[in-house]
Amino acid sequence: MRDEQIHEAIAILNEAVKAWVSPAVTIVATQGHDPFKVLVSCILSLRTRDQTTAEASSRLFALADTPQKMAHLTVAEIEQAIYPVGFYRVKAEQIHAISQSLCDLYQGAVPEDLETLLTFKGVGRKTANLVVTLGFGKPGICVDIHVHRICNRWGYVKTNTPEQTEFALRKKLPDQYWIIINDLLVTFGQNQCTPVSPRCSTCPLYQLCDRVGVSKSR
DNA sequence: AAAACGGGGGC
DNA sequence: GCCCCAGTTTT
Repeated sequence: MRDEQIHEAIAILNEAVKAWVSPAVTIVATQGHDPFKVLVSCILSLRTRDQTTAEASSRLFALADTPQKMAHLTVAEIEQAIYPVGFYRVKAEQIHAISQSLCDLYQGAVPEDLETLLTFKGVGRKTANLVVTLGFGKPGICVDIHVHRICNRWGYVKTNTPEQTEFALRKKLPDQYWIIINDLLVTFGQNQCTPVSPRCSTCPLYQLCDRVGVSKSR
């Protein structure tokens, strides 16, 4: 895909996602934009399906929906609430530790800047950028495995890691798409441009896509 | 029964 | 760079 074709690709994607029910970022649809909830839900979502994440978030936030309340729960209580999300033990410890840090060091508020967010254990670039964009409505590029895979399949970027994709997109992608790119591509990635056997024969972006590294498709 | 799965930390 | 973390869904 050539650089100037990104506008056309995004326009096609905007139409295509209307056909799919599940919102890409279930977090916001079910839990709202509160930065603390976005942060916690995003941690819960790692290697875990949307619906499982949403249900676990609801159970946890019923017990504690602020850093103050969360810090007063025990790790065991958090574990019990979030089971069966993947890696529930590590996640429970991370959520507890982050909540305590927020109370002790940041007056119980979630920091708004990327660099501070990245200092927390359990918060990497994907999570931090999601908090910045969804939680605070500020520009950011949240690159998960779908964004990384699809941008490389298109041939729009040529990178080896999601972090490299984030930096490449930050340079190339027009500002107006920064916040929506994750939402669009996650939905597209779940329904059409799947990791294994993508549905190329029915893809609305077939002509724009280089299909880099696609061996099997349907 | 395998493979696949919406990252991140520790080393 | 490599290995670990876990339960669920898809093939």
